[in-house]
Amino acid sequence: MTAPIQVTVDLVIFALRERELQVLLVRRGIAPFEGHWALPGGFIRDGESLDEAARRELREETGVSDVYLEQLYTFGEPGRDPRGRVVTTAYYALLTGDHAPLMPGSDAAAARWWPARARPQLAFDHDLIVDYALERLKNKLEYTTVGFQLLPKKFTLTQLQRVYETILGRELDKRNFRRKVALLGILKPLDEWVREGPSRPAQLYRFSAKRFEKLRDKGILFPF
Amino acid sequence: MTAPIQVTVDLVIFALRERELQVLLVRRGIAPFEGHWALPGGFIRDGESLDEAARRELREETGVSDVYLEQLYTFGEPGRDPRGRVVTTAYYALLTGDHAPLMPGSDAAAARWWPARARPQLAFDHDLIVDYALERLKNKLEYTTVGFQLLPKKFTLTQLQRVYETILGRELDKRNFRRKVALLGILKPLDEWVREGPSRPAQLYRFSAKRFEKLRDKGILFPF
DNA sequence: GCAAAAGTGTTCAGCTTACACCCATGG
DNA sequence: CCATGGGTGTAAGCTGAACACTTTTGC
Repeated sequence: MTAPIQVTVDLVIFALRERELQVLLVRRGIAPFEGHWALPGGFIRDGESLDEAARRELREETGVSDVYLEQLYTFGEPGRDPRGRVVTTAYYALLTGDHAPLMPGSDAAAARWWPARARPQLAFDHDLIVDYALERLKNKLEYTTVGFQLLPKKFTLTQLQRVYETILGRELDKRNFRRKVALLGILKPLDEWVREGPSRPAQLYRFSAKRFEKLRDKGILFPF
Repeated sequence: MTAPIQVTVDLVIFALRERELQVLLVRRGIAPFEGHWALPGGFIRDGESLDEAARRELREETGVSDVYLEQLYTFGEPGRDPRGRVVTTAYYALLTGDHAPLMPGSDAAAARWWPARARPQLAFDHDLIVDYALERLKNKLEYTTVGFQLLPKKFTLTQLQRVYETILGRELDKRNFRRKVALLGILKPLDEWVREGPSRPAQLYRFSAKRFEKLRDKGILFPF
């Protein structure tokens, strides 16, 4: 009636790289789905919560640990793993900018970044999981500050706008975007400027979490 | 490293009864937490998906099966069940009106409805789960039509407003509420009237799912 | 001086909110 | 005729969307 079930966590690790949303995939070395790309993940260990297991896998795969991580959904179709009954709780993580995304200790052939929407076909039901994560990310962008989790501590307003445009999949009006961000008052302008292209330098800002907490309690949204 | 883990589903079954939001609880007959109230739930069976297990438990507990049911979250803290390692995927269900909520085959001492917010202290981490479900329900009310799932097929506008007021925990303006519902155009007025109290009869309406699908694709929300 | 991205205001339409009275019914 | 809930409109303020030009810089 209740044969043993194995529980894993799988990770959808997102980062904004090369101006697009990318996801970290690993190439499977063994059957089933040998040679296919899949989400990083693994079994829960004794005495480990699901969150802890997810954070451990994240650290093993990327070397980072202090990043945004959220439980996504639990997938438990009986046939999803040909080896037997495996229920997986999927998490998604947001890595910050082009910098952190390195994976020390793993060779480039076994793990690499792929464009989140233009990725190879994945093993198991992992395509379903990534699509689910993309949808969640899109929705969360509108009523939380997850967007800031994809940027380094200091960023320009154009970079912030690009996060929103990339994930929402549509262009936003620069003036409206800036006015709304300014109105929220959750950004602190810094006395620093950077130049990305052959043009006028852009001012750097940083996110003020304290201001945001107050707003969130009042139910203020981010309708970009 | 990976001792066997047991997987259960637990159900937060909501219904609007006696003008308040209630939740179905069962009294535990055995240790641990003997005599305490807890969420209905049970182990996944062979060849059964999580959704199927949840729907089976729901049917076993209430006799109904064709109702709103959604995965909530998966709880997997190592110490959450004193008997061993048990990971549970929680679901919440919305039963429709005061009618369906009967539980044939189970005696009243072992299962009953409680006010969702004024309930006894629950076994395991079930208080956490119910709180989580209440929060989810509140949020979903604002951008989906879950609210309609708590009403019978035919309902009055006052009943609909009461759903929103009960779950949101605040009063709404009758005229504004009605104007907004009318504007959405997702309700079909019927040629039927009912009287609940000693007053003028109220017109019955039914929800038009087709109209709603169109609106949802355009991203129209329910900002009541 | 030119290419490239940064930065900046105003107007209009639509939506949200606040607010009070008459109506139909059964007892 | 009274108690109870059903039903209806308007005005003011706010928010969201559309829209174009000047500035700074390196080459």
